[in-house]
Amino acid sequence: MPKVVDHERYRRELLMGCFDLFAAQGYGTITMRQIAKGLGVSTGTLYHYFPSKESIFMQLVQELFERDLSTFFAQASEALSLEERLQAVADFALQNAQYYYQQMLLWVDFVQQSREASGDEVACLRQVWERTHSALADYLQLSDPDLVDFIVVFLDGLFVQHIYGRDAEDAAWFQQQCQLMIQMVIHREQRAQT
Amino acid sequence: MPKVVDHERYRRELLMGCFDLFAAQGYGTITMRQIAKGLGVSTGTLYHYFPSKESIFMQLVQELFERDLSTFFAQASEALSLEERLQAVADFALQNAQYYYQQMLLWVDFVQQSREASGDEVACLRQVWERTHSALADYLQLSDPDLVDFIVVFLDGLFVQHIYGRDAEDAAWFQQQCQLMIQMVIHREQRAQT
Amino acid sequence: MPKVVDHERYRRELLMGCFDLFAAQGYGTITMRQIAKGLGVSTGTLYHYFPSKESIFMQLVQELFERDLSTFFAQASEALSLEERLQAVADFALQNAQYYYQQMLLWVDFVQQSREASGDEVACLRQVWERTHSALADYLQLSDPDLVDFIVVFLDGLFVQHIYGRDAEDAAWFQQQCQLMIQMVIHREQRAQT
Amino acid sequence: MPKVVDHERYRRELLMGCFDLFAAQGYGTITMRQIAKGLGVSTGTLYHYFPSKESIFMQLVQELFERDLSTFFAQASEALSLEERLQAVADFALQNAQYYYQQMLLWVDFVQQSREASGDEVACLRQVWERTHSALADYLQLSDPDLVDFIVVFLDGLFVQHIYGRDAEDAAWFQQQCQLMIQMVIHREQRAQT
DNA sequence: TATGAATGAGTATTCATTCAT
DNA sequence: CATGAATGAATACTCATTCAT
Repeated sequence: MPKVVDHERYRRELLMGCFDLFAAQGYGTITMRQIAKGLGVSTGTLYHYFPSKESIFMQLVQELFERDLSTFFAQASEALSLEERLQAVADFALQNAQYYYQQMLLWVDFVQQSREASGDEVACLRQVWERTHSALADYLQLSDPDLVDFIVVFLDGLFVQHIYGRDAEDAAWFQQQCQLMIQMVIHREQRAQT
Repeated sequence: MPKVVDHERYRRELLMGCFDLFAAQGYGTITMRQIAKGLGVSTGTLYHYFPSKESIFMQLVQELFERDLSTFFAQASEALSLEERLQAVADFALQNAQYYYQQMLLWVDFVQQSREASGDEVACLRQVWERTHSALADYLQLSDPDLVDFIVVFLDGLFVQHIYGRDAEDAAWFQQQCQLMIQMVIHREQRAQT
Repeated sequence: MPKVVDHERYRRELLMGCFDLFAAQGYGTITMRQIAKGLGVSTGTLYHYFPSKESIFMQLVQELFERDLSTFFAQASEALSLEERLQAVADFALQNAQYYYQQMLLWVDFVQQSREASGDEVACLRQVWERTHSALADYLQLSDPDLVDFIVVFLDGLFVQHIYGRDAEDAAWFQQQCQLMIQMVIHREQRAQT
Repeated sequence: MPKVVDHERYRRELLMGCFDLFAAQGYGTITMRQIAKGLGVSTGTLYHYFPSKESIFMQLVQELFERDLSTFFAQASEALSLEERLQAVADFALQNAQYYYQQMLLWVDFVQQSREASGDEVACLRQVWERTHSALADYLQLSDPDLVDFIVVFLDGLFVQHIYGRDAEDAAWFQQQCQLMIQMVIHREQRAQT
């Protein structure tokens, strides 16, 4: 029994160590050898804990989502106005912009590489999307669920700008866009409630 | 007298033939052999017309952008209200949704694969982004340039939803999201003008 | 516990196995697949032990030089007259004529193929040249270092005759030329000492 | 008939233009396209005048030999002492050192690349060797034919030093070695005549 | 549990040569 | 005569995965 715990604990440790490696290289271009080296283990060990590269990535997606959700709710207080709650979401996104646009690119990369695979890959990402929608809906308390989707779409659109070379240095632009979104959502919500 | 082939014309023909191939396989996973076979030529011939896989892609990006721009302006009339113009943009995006989300995925894939290359790759995509912004600004005649960016960000966000398995079948959802965006932009613009 | 293989020992074994393969085909024309097949391993294994074709060759040059030096000193006794020592050098060269002209051709081939590379290639061969000069100077105890260079130049000239089709069958001619060289060097040395 | 003369004239012109190209790139690494481009013609034209890369090289070897022989005899006067004649040979070699070591490397390269070919390649080079020996014997008027061989071997040895990075800048060293050779040959010849 | 040696099909790209025009 | 488009087998090198120890 204790052995099992250790195994599980170590597996998670390795898993979390993978994000930076994937982020630095991309899902498609990093090799299992590079991952193993980056983690300080042999390829054999890596395969002892994970059945494949794909599997590492899918487990990582889940694990990170759980962690991010906790982090967000830990820092976001609930007793606020809608505007403040929207601002909290935007701030969280902007604080972790670098991280999230790496994640977005990684996900697209992963989908492209897994093209002819079983479909589990898409299911895995879709599930995260839906849980995000649902968590966000709970937190924001908007009357229109489409508005929640709209926010998620907007944030995805924001992160993907990284491919045009927009990075952490364009913070002001990101801020500006977020303000636009917030004001639009608020106006929309007000209209819906009258 | 050389073998009679209009080099430039044939190059373009091959180039356009590449899009479906890239779209079907992804930039990273398709091989030059597959491209050549798909075009019905030998790898040697492919390299006679293009110096590298990367070059094919970058030329394709430019070429498609020119074509799409012409297509859009050919079908969009200008003597309309803001709402109608926004609707025209949304309609164009939705009509070509399948095409554009393939394009978006392809671009991310390309950026991920070219990670440690010269930066020309990002420059190439960035240029298209800026020309898109500029064309859209001219067409929509919005008073706030940030609003144009917002629209582009939103559309990018929309196309990238493909990674969660949203495809042509979710047309209604895409419509809904576009309506939201249009109404928000209109309200925003009205406020700016008073 | 890893698979039990003495990495270093096996690397050397493979390395020495390469000489005959290179000699039989030339550096430029032999392929990594042919080398691997000739050694009885896969290309993957070959690359597990050596980073590149160039690296195999450069390591081989060093390794062979060490071996040849030991072999020579093992068979050459030192308590002799100058003539006997010169004869020992000539005998060694002639006994291994086949081997040395293969080596000379291989070296030229290698330099030609590496033309626009880093210069490490030439440095590698140059180093062997200088260590040869130095070992020969120690052994022969000639008063004029230029005379040592002269001998090395002559031997290089001799080995390169292979390109005109002179091979092991022309042993008498090689002998004759060596005798000439020996007599000339002796006369020269005698003159220098008076 | 005049057409034939033009054809032949043009062929030679192209041929002579090839040396620098081969010298700059090596026989094995230069491509037919590069040769064609360097000559300012198309590959088709190149193949119109020469059946193959190998053929270009073999024709070039012959042509250059004829030219070099004429050049040498044009500049070397005959009514001199043995020492002066030897000096004339050495001067010629040293003046054209760059050219000759490129040639030597090219020949070796050629032999290595043509390994499994018909043997005509070696025959072609061997023939040049013999004609060189014969021309040199005539000019120098040495009593011992082996001494002529010795000189040619020495010069070949000298030129091949290029692979160790010795180039035009080591002129003094080349001079020194030539002086050694000259003195040795003279002494040898004097002894033979008494 | 952990290692790293071994595999071999697969990658982008090259090149001597041919041949229709 | 001259062109350059076309070929496709061949090149060095890579990589996810397996498995003996």
